[in-house]
Amino acid sequence: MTELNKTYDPATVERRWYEFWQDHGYFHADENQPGARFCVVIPPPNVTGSLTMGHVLNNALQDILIRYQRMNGKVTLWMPGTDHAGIATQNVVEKALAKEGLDRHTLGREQFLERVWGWKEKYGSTILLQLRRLGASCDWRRERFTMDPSLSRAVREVFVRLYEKGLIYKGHRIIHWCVRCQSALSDEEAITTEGGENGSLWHIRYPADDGGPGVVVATTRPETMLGDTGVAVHPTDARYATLLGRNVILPLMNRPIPVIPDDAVDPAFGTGAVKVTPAHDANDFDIGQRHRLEPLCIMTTDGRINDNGGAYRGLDRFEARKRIVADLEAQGLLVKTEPYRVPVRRCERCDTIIEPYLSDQWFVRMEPLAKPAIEAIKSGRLRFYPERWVGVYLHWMTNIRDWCISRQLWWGHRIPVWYCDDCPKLTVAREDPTHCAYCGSAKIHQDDDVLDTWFSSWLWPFSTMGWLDETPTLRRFYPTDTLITAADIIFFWVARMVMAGYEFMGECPFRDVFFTSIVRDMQGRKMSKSLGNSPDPLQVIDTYGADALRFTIVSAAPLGEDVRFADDRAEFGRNFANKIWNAARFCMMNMEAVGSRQTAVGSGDRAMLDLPERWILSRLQAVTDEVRASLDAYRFNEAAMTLYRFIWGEFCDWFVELSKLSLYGDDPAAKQRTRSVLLHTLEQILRLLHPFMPFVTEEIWQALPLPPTTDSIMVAPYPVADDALRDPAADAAVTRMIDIVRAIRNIRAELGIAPTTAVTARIAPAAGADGVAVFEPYLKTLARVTSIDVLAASERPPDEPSAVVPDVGEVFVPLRGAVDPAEVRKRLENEFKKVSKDLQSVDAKLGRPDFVAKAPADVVEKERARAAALAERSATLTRHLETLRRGS
RNA sequence: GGUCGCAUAGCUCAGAUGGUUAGAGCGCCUGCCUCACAUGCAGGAGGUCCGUGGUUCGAGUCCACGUGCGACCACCA
Repeated sequence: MTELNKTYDPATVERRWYEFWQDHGYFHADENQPGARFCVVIPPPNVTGSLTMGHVLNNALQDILIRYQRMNGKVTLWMPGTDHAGIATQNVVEKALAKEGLDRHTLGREQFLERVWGWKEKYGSTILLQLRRLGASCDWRRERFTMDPSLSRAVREVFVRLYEKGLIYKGHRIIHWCVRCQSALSDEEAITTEGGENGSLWHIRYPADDGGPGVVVATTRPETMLGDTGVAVHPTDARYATLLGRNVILPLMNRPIPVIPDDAVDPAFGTGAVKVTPAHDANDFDIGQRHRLEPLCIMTTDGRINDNGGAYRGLDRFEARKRIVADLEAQGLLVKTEPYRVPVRRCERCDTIIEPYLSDQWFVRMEPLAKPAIEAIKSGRLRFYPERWVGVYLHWMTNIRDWCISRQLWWGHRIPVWYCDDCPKLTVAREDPTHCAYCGSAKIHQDDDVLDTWFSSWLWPFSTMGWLDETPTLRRFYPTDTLITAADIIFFWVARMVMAGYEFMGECPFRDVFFTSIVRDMQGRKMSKSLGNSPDPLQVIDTYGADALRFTIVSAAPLGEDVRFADDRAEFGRNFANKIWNAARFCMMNMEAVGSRQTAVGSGDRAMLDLPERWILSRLQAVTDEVRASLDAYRFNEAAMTLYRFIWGEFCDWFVELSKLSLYGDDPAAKQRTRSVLLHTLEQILRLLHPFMPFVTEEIWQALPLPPTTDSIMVAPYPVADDALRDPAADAAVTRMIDIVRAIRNIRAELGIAPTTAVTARIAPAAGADGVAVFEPYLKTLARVTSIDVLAASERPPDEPSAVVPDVGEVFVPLRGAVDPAEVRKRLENEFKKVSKDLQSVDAKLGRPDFVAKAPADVVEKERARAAALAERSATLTRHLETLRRGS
């Protein structure tokens, strides 16, 4: 094998193995290969995206699952691709155009789309290239894009089918309108600010038409009064009974509008009278419908007052608000202004305040689609991890509202509807028509709008597999097994995929959904560009390595909880990779003549093995079970930490040290057995760890002096526990031995005896704790003792420093013969004096009220800690000095 | 307003179905460049498991209430 460097250098290793894997076709899933299969589809990142820590966690988990199942021998498909991300991408390209002094309208639709495609070709695969750096073992030969011809065909088919089924319709109603994006949005894209935003509640008098006082209405959006066509009060509200059926005068516009009774009004809120603006509020629209009040639109699509707004025409909506309030005040009609938390919705993409706007849009009737999706989760066909998302999902599903799918954008799937100039009928078609399907007129034109991005994403699990053709891929890999995604797209994507899966494939698109943690900064804030708290994963990979980043984030992300991350946390994973690297170096250095894989460890050899070897093999079986169980239950962090503790805390800290006894000894047979166990355990560890840290495990595995059974660790079988190698007796024995070693080391440290100074030890066994004699060779090495004597049960040397070890007895470390007890005693006495003096002065300091009151809190805390440490040391010294004094 | 989650060492977090002495990493203190590793080794300090009450032989773990954070949903103008 080649010489390994002292520290692991990920940069030189990672690219090499990634290319190796790809060149060997290991990422490719062959649908013709028989056997069990496993499939995951990637949540397609936006083409505009670049890798964030959220992607890192999400895709590391998918890769772990994929690599685990691939090693389990399954035909494994991880389907990659990107989403065209309608609004997001259009925004990016429009911004680029703006820099050239252009906008999409001057370019025109066709040229603009050419520009977007050009942009997509150039930058659209950035994020997928970045995923490769992370080690993602996606089947890149199958890369898909939501606007690929075959996926577009699926979108078109779905639209037509739903239209023919009566589940897609054009509706005239209030929708969420973004005045900046100039488009309708779905309910999910309209984000409510938590707890509302600062605003006011204006109380405005609408005088009666006979000059009477009329009513006072309360509103948070006074500018909409320009479009008021009524005032509503509760039918039983005695205060307004005399006004019902009469008119009041709309101020500023001087229009008479009726006072009408409606149950939707809460008499207890505000004044109990509500201005009704059917064109600019969803509730008011409903009230208007019930009372035949005409909606009066007073705003343009870019948020300015239109011709219906009289004197306010042309003003921006918020400017109009100010002017209207001022004018009302001037006319003495503004009764009251009170500060108020106003519920506001903002555009998910650009944060602009959304305007409820009356318009014609395309909708999907969702209720029929929701039925099987509700049944799926109730019956257990579909499972969520963690389970608590079931409630959120069901609440949304059972209260589902129709989905507004039309967007007034250019980038996306054009709505396949044609209008006829000669008849009122619509032509909805799978292929672009040349004539009206009803009257045959050639004067037809296509709907200008495109579909919501999610209208293609919801088909992702089968559109990527070639649907609507019944492809071999689809037959082999649909439905998929697990979906790993962030919970913030549970409605946007997960819920709708379930509905689409049942509607078009007749089957749930996946069995399990795992919701990942949200990655936050160390203060618990969401990562965002504006806060600058979002580490660049590529930078982290460059500094610490992809394995380090993956392992760090995965081990820190518990099921169902958020995870906090800052780039230097990746030191955790880097140090671990380096630890394994060096354990491997140690193995290599001692493997000059090792046997083949066949002579590695089998259960038949067990009786021949020494205690440490039986122990580590036994522990390896337990760990194998634990890791598998954790992975099968999607407890990724638990699996990672189990491996971390085993590899570092048991294999490296104890087994490697114990193995030196034999490796540096002169029994060739024992040496050979130890080598064999060492190599076997390391090899199994690498396999267990490979899904988490693919690069470093491959690099080491390839260097092992074993004839490989496969060309890569990534296609080697994932370990299965061998019951014959379990050894509870060895487990218990080594645990006791470790306790003895620790006790002796502790005594040495407390007495200040250097680790290089040889001492002797004596053990007084507790009742039932016999057999400590077999530990002798190991204790000699690990605790640096020259001899271990077992004392008679009743013997307790009073003058020898000792420690009680549970399940073992009392361990004594006699000084005579090793060091001069008088010298130790003198040293401890001197230290005791110094400690006492220090303790006194610290105590004095802490006793001064002005210090405690005036010094910074952390300084006081530090002094307190120092006092505690000194007191502790003082007690230890006292104890040992008492023992030593008995000896002289 | 409704639903849900969280609260454990200075910090970030583990602790399935309740069961001996509550763990890890980072940080801190002491001593070490010991022939795999200073990205390391050895030893150590540090916790009224948010509060109150309850169930139980036994509660960090289950129940109720409270407090403090956080998330999601909802047409209160």
